[in-house]
Amino acid sequence: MNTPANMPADPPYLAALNAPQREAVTTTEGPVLVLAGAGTGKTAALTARLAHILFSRLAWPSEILSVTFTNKAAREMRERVGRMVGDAVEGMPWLGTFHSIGAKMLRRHAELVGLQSNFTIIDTDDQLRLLKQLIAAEEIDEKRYPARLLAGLIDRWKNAGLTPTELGAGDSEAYADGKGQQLYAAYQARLKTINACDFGDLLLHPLVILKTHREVLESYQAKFKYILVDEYQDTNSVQYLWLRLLAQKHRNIACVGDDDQSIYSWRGAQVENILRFERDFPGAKIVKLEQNYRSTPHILGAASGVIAHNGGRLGKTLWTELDAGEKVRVMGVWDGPEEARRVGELIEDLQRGTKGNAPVSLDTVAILVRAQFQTREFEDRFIQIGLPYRIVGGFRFYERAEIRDAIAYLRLINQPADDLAFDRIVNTPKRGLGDKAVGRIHAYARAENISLLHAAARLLDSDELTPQARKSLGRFVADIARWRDRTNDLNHAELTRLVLDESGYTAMLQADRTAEAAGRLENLSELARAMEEYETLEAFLEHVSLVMDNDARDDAAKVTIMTIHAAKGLEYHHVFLVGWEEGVFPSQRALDEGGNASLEEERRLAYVAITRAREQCTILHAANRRIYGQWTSSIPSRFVGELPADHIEEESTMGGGPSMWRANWSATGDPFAHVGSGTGRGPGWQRATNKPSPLQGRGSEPYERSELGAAERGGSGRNALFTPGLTSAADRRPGRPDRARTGGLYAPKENRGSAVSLGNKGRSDVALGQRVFHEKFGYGAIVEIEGNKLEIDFEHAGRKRVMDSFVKVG
DNA sequence: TGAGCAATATTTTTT
DNA sequence: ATATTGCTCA
Repeated sequence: MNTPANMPADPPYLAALNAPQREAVTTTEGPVLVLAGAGTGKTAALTARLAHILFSRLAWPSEILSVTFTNKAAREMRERVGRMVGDAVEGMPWLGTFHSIGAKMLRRHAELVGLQSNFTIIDTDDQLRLLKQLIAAEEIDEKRYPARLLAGLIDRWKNAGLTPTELGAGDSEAYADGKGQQLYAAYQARLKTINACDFGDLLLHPLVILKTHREVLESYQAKFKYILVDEYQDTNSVQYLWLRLLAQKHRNIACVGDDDQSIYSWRGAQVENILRFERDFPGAKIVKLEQNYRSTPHILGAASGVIAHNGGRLGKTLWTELDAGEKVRVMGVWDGPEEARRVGELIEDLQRGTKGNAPVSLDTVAILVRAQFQTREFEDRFIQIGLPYRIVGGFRFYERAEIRDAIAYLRLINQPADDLAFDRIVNTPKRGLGDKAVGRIHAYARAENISLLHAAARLLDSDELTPQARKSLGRFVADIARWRDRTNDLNHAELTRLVLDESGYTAMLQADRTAEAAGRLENLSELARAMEEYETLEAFLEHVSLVMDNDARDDAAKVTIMTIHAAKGLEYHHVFLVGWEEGVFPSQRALDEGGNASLEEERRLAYVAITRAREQCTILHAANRRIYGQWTSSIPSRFVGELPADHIEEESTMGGGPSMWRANWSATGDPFAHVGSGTGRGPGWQRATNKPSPLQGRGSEPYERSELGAAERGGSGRNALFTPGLTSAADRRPGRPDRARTGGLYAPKENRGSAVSLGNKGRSDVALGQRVFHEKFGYGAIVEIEGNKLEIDFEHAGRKRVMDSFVKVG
């Protein structure tokens, strides 16, 4: 396309690239930083670069290190490179996530940090359990200093690349009067004895090894002729230090990132890493990818307008050749349920195809939320109207109790020192080994400094345990040993089935008459099925601990609901951005703590959110929202006010329209400021938003359709993945009109009783201290009056700011 | 040992 | 408001 006619035929991987992309691909020698704005073909450039290095014979596949953050990104890169270079990709052992590559290195050199190469990778749950034990042993009040807090600290230290001995003076203060460091050290020691490590160790241990073993470092430095890093803005200190060490020899390191899309600082990511690249690698070439191939100019303009409010950016100007398209829609609604209802209607319109627009597949539609809890409202609504949806995130397959139990059996078979696995299953299913028996085993193991399984075996020869416990435990220990022997002649999927049967686990679930049991059995056979795809048990266990994604691929078109974080890197034709209210987005937490840095991160999140849209982006905000079960009146997000007016179109369902507070946001910081004397929104807003929805009463869809939705839910604690109909769909009768749930608030105006008529007389009847009644918040006393906006101290709902038209004199 | 109740956290985001 | 956790009592 852009190729001058006189140039020799390009290799296929270069053909489709624009000039800066080519530069990013062909500048193979020396450090390169590629600043790739959203939708600028970053992955295309990255994969072409890999192909280029391979085709040009600059390195063998095994001599290239390419790291990503997510398994999804790694998988995608592998697939795309595979399409370009064919089987050579099979020989790329060093393409993967930071954690999987770290694990790979660590298995090779485990002994250098006191582990065996078959170490177990524990998850957050195990980590917490372990820490609780240590905290209890120190006689620290866990109420006062939660294990969670310590886990967070340890995580932070590990992300910063600090071992227990390297902690700064202030660091250990943070937990239990300076016991933090001691506990960190104890935790690391404990992990070593059970031959395990946590996620942080997968990065920290390799770094320590490289720092302390010159010959190891040099061998890797020599090996990796080329290094590629995706999402560089998300690297934390360990990752950065690790990369810097490895790149030192050849200095052929190419980092791709976008400072405007840095949204993981809470996880230790240092945007600074991208900002200081030139300093770390003098002579680095900087390439900017600015042509966007994804979004329309209006969408791009809206996103750019918002992100322009951030300071300290490297600065990129995105442009596109696409047609202008639609403006970004901004809609104000009354509350959360209405938001869900409106989005549902709009999606159904898309699906149906209206006004000459072709029907749209639900696969091209996404709803992006700031936090997981926001998905609920949409889920409820979509079940009701039978709109198929899928929620990304939330509970994962491998986090389900029955799956973790099964895996614990396998872990213990694979690695006898795995005390956490032992703890988990020694009495699951019930074997009559209660706290007392297990306590004895613990005490003995601690005294002798041996593993729990080992201790259990030895206790069998003593008379420490009751005869019954001894018998039961003996059987358990013998079972494990027998299963371990069978690893030679059974493949691991068969072994899993055998273990589940012989352990009594299957029988336990079969005897369980509760609704979930069937689904759990189903999950377990799915587990065995999944295992068949792996060569060895070890490979499978690695997969389980590192690759916790289970995109249950299925064909039916569905709306995707997910968090903005989860949407990074994805794109949809139609995107709905919901809950753009102060306190929700930006989140209350970001507002309360973290100051301007947090706020800027939220703004980057807004930027990421908007730039997911290809054709159409709709932003919604509600005036009332229930948070922690409390109704709160909310004001539109400041980010709404930052959207450039030229690129948006406001749906004026509310009197006066949102543009009025938009204009006021920046000037006063108060979107209500303009709401002066009785005009403006008030009743007009009410009237507009109280239009009975055309969808009302539409719940009488065939019931089967609702179940589709329910079955999709990741299970959020309900284990619903394989148990359609057992969840809330079961008790949500189709055909129940919305009104039943909302106390009449959405009824047509004339049915609405006296709330408005009583309070409609210019509000001369309110005064400070006046007792008033609000449909949602109940009774309260007026504390402050500002125009037609009241601050009311409600008896049950606490202090709220509400419009005077929504209260009547109590 | 387990059911039932009360207290508590949860609502960022993930390997 | 809801889910999870921990605790008490049978």
